[in-house]
Amino acid sequence: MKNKILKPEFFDRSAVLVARDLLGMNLVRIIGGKVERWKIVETEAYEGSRDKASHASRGKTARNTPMFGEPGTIYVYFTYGMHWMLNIVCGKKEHPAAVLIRGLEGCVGPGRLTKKLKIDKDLNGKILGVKTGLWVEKVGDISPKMKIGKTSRIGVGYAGPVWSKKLYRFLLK
DNA sequence: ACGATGATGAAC
DNA sequence: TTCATCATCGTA
Repeated sequence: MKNKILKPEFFDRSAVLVARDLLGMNLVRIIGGKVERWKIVETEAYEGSRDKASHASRGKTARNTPMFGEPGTIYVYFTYGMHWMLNIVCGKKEHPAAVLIRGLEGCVGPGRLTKKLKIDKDLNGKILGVKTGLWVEKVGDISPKMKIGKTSRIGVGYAGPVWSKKLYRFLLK
């Protein structure tokens, strides 16, 4: 079975569902004319403005504006003075939800994978696709029985007891 | 186990 | 103006 490039419509739904479904799929990046494929093994969902752990919880700002864009928009932000974080926007325009890509097979850590794939603010606000040089492919032989782990999200204690305990982090075992 | 890194936004 | 943050690496 051939690999299939995900269309923006795939992301037009709950970030929690998208985060889970992205596990096992390939993140594809064109670097210097070469195509690299990495299996996604860890994600986190940030669901809407009600989610206190999300950058969008306090409304639209200069930084988080891409979160309010069309589904399939790439949201890349810089944090801790060192690291770029890669997120894919979910849900309808003006609904600020996104999935943070935290780990790829052989490259765990959200800051590490962006460095490895040369992802930075140049991609911020663009739409996933071949033209952009970054997209996601559904893998043909993906197993419906693969084991998915769910935990609370990393580093979001500031979000309070309710939102910091949501099982919005997904791992492929 | 802790400090450096140093953009962005909120709290004061 | 000061502080904390959807981390990571180097040093102890």
